[in-house]
Amino acid sequence: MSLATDAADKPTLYKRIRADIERRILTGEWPPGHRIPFEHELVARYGCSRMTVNKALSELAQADLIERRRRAGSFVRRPQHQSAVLKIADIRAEITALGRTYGYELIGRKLRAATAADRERLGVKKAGKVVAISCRHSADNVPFAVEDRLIDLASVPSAATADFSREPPGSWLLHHVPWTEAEHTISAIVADDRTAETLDIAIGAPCLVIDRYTWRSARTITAVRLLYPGDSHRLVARFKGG
Amino acid sequence: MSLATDAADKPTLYKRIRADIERRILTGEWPPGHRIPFEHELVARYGCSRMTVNKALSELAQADLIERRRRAGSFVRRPQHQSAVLKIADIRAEITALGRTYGYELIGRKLRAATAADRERLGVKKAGKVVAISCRHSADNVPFAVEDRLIDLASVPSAATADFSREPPGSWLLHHVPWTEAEHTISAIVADDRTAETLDIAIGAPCLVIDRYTWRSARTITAVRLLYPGDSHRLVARFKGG
DNA sequence: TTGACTTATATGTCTAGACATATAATCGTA
DNA sequence: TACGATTATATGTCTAGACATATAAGTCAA
Repeated sequence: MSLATDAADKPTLYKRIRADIERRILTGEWPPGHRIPFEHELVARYGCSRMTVNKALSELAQADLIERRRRAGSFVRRPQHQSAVLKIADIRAEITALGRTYGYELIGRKLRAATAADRERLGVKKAGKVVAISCRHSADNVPFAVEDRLIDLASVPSAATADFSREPPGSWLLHHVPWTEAEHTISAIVADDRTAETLDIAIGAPCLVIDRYTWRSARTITAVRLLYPGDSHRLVARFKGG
Repeated sequence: MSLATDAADKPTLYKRIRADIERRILTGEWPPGHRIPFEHELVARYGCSRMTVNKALSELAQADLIERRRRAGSFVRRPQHQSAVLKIADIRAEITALGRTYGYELIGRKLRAATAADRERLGVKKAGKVVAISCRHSADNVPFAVEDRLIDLASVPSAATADFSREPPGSWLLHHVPWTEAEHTISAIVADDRTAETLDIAIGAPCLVIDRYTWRSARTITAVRLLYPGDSHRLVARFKGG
């Protein structure tokens, strides 16, 4: 026989405390601004030490569900900054995840001294060299996106000799320059004649534009503009809380 | 005189430990997959108790920077799901934050039994009543976005009598239905004649589309479609880490 | 070689205290 | 009444232990 008492497989105490409080907040039983019981009250209620309830409350605070104020207590935070997690996958991963065949084609690659426009786009001041890459991604041989990218060689010297005719620069960078920060700007344009031809859509058709500017520890790495046919591509962002 | 030794205002010990490790990860000194020193090693290095280093490591694990495995140790996580935080503010807040004057205009409001199309859009099966709202937001008297919304009255009965002629439904919902989950879909279209007229742009001009579907504890609340002139609006998403 | 069993070990959780510190509340004074 | 000093208190951090538990690694037999 097993040694199990009827305690069964209940989670650890601090997790139970955390879940209890979280449930009350999420159901609205404790609305924003509500003061959560003091630690010493929870200690009494759950019959445990203060460190245990402290751990539960600290995690809730780290998750921005509550706010802790010395001497005052802990309070349910009000619906904060409305934000969402936007998944922006590597294009190749995105396409293969859909079960479609990924295709890649290098349109152009140029190594040059940074022009004024390049420097502005990358947000760097000093003169230096850059690699400019233009390429196209396709799914099942249908154009999926065109990419227009600039890489700062001062930050990523090895990009000068990388072979981008086989591997897309995005994937290459992902493997060579981890841990970056980025800013995305999403907008819409209509296809000009060149874009229309590359994406095989009509001139004037809507396109979704993602401009991504990537850096690492205040060091510019790359700036990229991705153009997707607007009616065939969807960016999905899921958002929880607040 | 003050009692301060030259220790000055250094942060607490566990925060220093956490920052030390975080720095090594972010600079690449400890690449993905690298094994972080064992807790007992960090205890020796920092001369503190295990609970203190445990707190530092737990927070790093909660932030998804490291992965902890029993008996094996703690490891730097590799660049995970490429995701970004996308700020999607309440439109009124967004406009006033820009220092512009917010304007709102109710175009139409209808209370009706849910049609088949309504039910599909809201993802509900049972018949019920809905409120359909169409309205326009403007900044400095220039059209900023058109909104087309459906509210499920089964979830938000008070929406039946709310006065949406003064307050935008988004703001009203934000104050009456906190803590929701949502899914956003972003795409691009070109303006049809009606949209063009409402937004005061040319027919065929690009528009950014945000479809937002909101629920709470598996209960549908509202589905909304926002149309922005594509060349004047920008969605900015910032992304940090891996 | 493979599978089953044992063992060592790093993390996971918890305790019963301690002192530090920010600050809400109170009290005293101008 | 308004302002400054004092006090009470809830959280913040930390310790030196303890036992639990998952699991990598080693052991041994089929």
